[in-house]
Amino acid sequence: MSETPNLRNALIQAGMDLLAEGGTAALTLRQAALRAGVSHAAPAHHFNGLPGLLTAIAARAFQTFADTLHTARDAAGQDPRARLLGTCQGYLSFAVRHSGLFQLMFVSAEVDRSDPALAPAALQSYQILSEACRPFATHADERLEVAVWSLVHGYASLGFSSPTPPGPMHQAPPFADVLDELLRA
Amino acid sequence: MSETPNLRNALIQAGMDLLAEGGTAALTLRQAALRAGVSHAAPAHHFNGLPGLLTAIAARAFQTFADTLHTARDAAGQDPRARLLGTCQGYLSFAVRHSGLFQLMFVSAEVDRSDPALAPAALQSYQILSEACRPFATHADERLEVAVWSLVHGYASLGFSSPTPPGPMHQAPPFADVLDELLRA
DNA sequence: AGATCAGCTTGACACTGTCAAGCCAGTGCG
DNA sequence: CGCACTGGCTTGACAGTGTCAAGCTGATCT
Repeated sequence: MSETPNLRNALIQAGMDLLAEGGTAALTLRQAALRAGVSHAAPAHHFNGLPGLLTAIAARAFQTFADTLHTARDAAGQDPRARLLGTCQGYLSFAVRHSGLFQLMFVSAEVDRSDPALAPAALQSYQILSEACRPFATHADERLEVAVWSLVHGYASLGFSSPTPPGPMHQAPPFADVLDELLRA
Repeated sequence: MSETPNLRNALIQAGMDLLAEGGTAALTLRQAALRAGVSHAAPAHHFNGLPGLLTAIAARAFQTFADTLHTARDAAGQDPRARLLGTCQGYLSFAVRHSGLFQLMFVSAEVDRSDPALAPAALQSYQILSEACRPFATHADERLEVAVWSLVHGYASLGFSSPTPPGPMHQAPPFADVLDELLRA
């Protein structure tokens, strides 16, 4: 009767749905099992406990993150500056549209960062951003990549890209202007 | 017999200890109550549930965060560039030495960001950083402050300041070099 | 046909936050 | 003085969570 030959994928999808709907607190092994139509202990046969499910979700999230960066960059045209800005705006777009996944990928202490499934997609994302930075590098080392990466990640994490920025910021300057501060040369 | 006239403070301190020792997962209402020597339901009379305790801890953390920025800036001498770099390194030092508090302050969805006790210290921290940026501002708006803030926050959040940086980075360039990318002008 | 076994279920346990009820000392009022 | 009251805490219960042990089941292999 079941249309899901692969319960593992169904659980990952259910977990991502829960995360998108109710945030981190709503992402629960038992709820994911309930959504997938199996008993509460079934996930243990596919993941190493709750951290295992979170890690699997983070791995898939890194994949769609890399895809987002890729398409955003290619949609920005040929100009190097436009490509870099486009990549960053893909970064920000992902952070605001999938804030739960974003938090899981970069913050959550419950995902196993040593899992071999996590590295490839994360490295792919890094390479897209790194490549977009290359035309602007003036030093041999990676300081500009790290600067751009930190800048866009911090801008996203501090919530400047959300409609109502937090704290003392009535209206945050758009990221394009902030990036210009770094790129003026 | 008790030396703590104020159970509320004792619970906050116990919570901060738990957070420092075992991370976010170890910070529990019942454990904090146990450490403070009271019953498991006592905290409910001083905080609005677990979010209330987390918010109170975050408020105190923002205060020591502002102190850290303040002393780091004053220890850096008079040169504007040294003062800004010192402030940022205070930022990074706090993030690595109090990673649990750092995460609570900026990430956790369980703290009530609308709590009036949170704004003052957070605003004070922002003003210290903002003031250190002022000598370098070339635009009327806050784009440089936001750039520096995003840069240092992202650098901290991505773990570049930890002894073993994550992901594809064998050895991250020191923050001073990264900041120079932003300040060359 | 019979054994094997991965995949799932059932049931239990400790732990969590939260609520309701009660206890108890200190305070203010009649 | 006596008494009601109230804030601070305890006790006990409940639902929900992750995790483990045991058992069932149906397909596969020999």
